Amino acid sequence: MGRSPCCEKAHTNKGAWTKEEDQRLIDYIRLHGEGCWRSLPKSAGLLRCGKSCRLRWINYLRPDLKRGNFTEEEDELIIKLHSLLGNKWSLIAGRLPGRTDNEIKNYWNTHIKRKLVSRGIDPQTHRPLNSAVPGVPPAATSPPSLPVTEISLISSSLDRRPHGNGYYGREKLEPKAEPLREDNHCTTSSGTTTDEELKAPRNRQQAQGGSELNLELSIGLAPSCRELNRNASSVTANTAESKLQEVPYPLLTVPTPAAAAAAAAAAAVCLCCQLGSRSGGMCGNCQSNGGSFGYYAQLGS
DNA sequence: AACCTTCTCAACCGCTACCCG
DNA sequence: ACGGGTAGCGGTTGAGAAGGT
Repeated sequence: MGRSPCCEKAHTNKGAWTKEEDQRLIDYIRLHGEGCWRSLPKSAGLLRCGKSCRLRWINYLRPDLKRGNFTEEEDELIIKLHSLLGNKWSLIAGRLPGRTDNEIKNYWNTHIKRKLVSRGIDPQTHRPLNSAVPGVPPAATSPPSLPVTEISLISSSLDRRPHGNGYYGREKLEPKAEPLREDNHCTTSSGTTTDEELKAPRNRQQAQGGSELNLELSIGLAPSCRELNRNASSVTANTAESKLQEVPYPLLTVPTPAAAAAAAAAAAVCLCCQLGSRSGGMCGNCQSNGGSFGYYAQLGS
């Protein structure tokens, strides 16, 4: 059938944005809020396609963006999240207030990849580059993506947490910052969320469904492993939390060939430990896994 | 100073998921 | 249930900056 172009290419500017264009976009969004990107350029008097406006706003003009260098903590968090989520830049960005998916993607490709390689870690698989462990496939063969069901569980849990930059991807469920405009009949990225909460029970069910889970426990200022385990033990075996506990991430826990073998065999490593909340040492899960520390713990500090 | 190479990152492109009539 | 329209995502590109010769 063929897709209609997102904009009338003949009458749109391309390339770098001028200050005037930026100002027009900022002014317009200040007045009317985000949303209805398709019609925004016309309304704002911009000779740009809506997509371009959206990108410009999200990646550059949003007032809550944190410009400047990434901190060491951000670096490590990105690495950990990437090892967990793969190239889900928008989800990763959701955990880094003030950072955009594009920014993180660029930063990953230009800095972190190199950093990991210099550490001897394959940036795609998060395995040691020269690991030749029996039973563990070569680094380049398998991306660190999780099974779809697990990804969606994680996405849902991530999405349920508000984050500072107010940027929510399609799957994100948390309400955004209140839009500035009063009314908008378009489906908006900023205004839908409230509606979304009403209209999208499917997503909510996915996230809740009797299995409320909160990855913040693991990623941010994580509670002790014990606490997480206690919480996990209080829910039924088939809840999302317990599923997360079961997610096999041998990729994350391969510091040595021996540990790699142990991890691959056990294939069940405590998430909180993988995500770096091990300040107090190994948790019970990891201990039962033959001492397969997440190697980030050793590298990160 | 001029040229070349490498690096960075903003912007674009194409695809997919989702919404709505 | 279906199809069109739109927003959002991830991969890629290319212009400009920075560094090297």
